[in-house]
Amino acid sequence: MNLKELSERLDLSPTTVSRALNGYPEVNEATRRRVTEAAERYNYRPNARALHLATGRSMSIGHIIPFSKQNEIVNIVFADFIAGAGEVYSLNGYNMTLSVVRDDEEFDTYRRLAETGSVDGLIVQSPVCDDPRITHLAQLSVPFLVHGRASDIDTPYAWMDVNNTRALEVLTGHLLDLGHRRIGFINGQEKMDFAQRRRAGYLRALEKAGIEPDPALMHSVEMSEQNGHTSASIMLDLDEPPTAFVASSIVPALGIRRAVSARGHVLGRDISVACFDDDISYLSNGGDRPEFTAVRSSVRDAGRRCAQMLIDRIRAPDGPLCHDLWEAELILGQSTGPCPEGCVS
Amino acid sequence: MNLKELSERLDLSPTTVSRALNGYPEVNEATRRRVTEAAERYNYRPNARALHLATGRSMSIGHIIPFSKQNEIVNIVFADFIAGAGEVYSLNGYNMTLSVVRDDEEFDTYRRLAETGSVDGLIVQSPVCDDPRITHLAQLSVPFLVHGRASDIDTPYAWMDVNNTRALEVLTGHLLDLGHRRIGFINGQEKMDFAQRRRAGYLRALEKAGIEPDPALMHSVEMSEQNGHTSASIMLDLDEPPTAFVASSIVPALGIRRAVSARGHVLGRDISVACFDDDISYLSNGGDRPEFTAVRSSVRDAGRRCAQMLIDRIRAPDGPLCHDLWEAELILGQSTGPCPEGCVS
DNA sequence: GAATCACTCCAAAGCGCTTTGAATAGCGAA
DNA sequence: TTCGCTATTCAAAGCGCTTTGGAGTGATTC
Repeated sequence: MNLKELSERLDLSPTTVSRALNGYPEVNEATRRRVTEAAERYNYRPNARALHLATGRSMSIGHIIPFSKQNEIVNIVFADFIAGAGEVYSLNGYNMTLSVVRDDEEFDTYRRLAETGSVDGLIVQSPVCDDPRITHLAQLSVPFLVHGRASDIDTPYAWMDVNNTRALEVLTGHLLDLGHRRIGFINGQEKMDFAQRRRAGYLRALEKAGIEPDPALMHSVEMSEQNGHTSASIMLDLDEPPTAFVASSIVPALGIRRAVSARGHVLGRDISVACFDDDISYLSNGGDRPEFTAVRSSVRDAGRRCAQMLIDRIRAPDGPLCHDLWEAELILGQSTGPCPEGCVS
Repeated sequence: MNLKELSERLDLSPTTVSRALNGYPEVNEATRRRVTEAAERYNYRPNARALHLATGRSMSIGHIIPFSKQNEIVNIVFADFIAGAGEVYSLNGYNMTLSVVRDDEEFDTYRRLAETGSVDGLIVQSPVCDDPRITHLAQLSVPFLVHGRASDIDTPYAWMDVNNTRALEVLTGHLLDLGHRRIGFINGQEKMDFAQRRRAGYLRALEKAGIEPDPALMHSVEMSEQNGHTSASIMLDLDEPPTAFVASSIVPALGIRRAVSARGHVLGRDISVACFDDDISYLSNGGDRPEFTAVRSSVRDAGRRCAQMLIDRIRAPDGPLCHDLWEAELILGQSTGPCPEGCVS
């Protein structure tokens, strides 16, 4: 049942039926009722493809999940971010178009989605420091929003980010306050912008405490349980092992916990672990007595916020570019405690 | 630059340009070259919306992520499943349309996507036992494929599944062979079809060994680290605690590991843990010496397979309904060992 | 020289919707 | 009576592509 057929049954023109269904004022209320009832009865659904062509909008927003052929690790926060964003899209009548592409094809995919008019807007995730996607997209006249930021880019763009530097400074500072002096830092890959900022926060906290950073205590790895375990094991086997760890995510923190337990240490007593907590739903670190001391910022809420900011931008493409910077919240858990007696300090 | 403009610059009809670009034979090779070069030069991209309307296909496939307002846990396997499926879609020129909706709106969303022609096919995930989505979708004449199965449904439908019953039977059997007699089972929510089957496998293994199942050792919870920890803690604090655990996923297994360590037990020596391993990328249980003994079946590969099966079905909608049943592979890890001396057996 | 055929190309009719511009009817005001 | 205005409806022109059904041109055949 399409618009034409429906209008024929009603002895009305397609114009009137279309207007009746879309709530235009220039249609008699009695007629409108007749139309909506018939549409209901015949289960009429406007064809989305035709609608998109006629309106010039696709009512969908593009997300890209890149993966490299070498390591097929999907970013741990994608699922929750997408869940948050998708929720807002649904409420606003948008769909999400998700493309999974090799990382070297990522920009071409953004470009194709924009140039073919497949999407009305794009979300860019996990920017690297001088991210070429951003400068390129800015020339494409498609609304887009960056989750995170890219340092050293002159082009203005809309973004939403967490204050990563401050978060890691707070987290490291907390361990320093507990008396720890050798603090292992297991960061994400430092080509990522957020990892750079977190590193800066870690270093700033050490500097304030007058502690010289030790390269042996700073690892930069892709965030997985395995990598967390591996890095922590290496550090724990040093001649002067750390008494505490800071991790860039709860996932490597799980690996650290494993390495600590395997050596017979008790978390929060012998060794402290603190991490950045994206509040991933199935790895929740909540309740009255959280497992990990952490700086928390919900990536799901970030997804929601990014979606809303992008939709706003699509609706007012010439408005000012918005920015939003969130502060993460320090959560005290069981995984940290004072530096044990006899520690290096 | 649209087709009309391009054809005017070339002094050709839109027809010829369209055919030249789409590889139809009835166009002179010299002309075709002239066209493709011009298309390249002017960066012509056919408008996707117009293309969809004209062809009657949307070249996109619908996935739905449901969530309930109460517990916002995103299914732990969604990210990897989607990553696998998306990869295959990209290779075949399809996009993925992802909708995140409240679980009570899930079927309406499937229906809307199908009836408005927004998608050419649908993937149904996580079926429950007598899943209404399947019977309803079958009446909608849209190709769809179920990841998993739904017992007690007469309507034929295409599916791809892992042999969950067999997998849990093997896993439980392995623990029984090691001498364990009290084996805690931490399953997913038993309204899910896969959980029913896994339960059946667990019970069958016990039955073969002549062991009466103990309800106190069988928990059914949403799969999260927290829930794994909570359930394991309860069981470990029983008067007759289990000497081993079977978990429905590596995520609750992490929680079990935490509960075991917290009590000063050593995994694989004092207490054994085995689990179903979906081979989630950032929780990989691989390498030479896997952490957990597990039955493994890559959910990412399952995503790839489902995508391919659905695409095949879209291309040949009247072909036979395909089914695919995979066997999970037993992986021996460090988390299991013989039942310690003095154990109940 | 007419008929046939392969090879190229094109005009025009969709696809199913929205939207512009105009037509019609009804009604009170001049 | 006529004009102007409002309320309601419609015809037709898009949106930008594909695809059907020719049409024109040489070359080949008889």
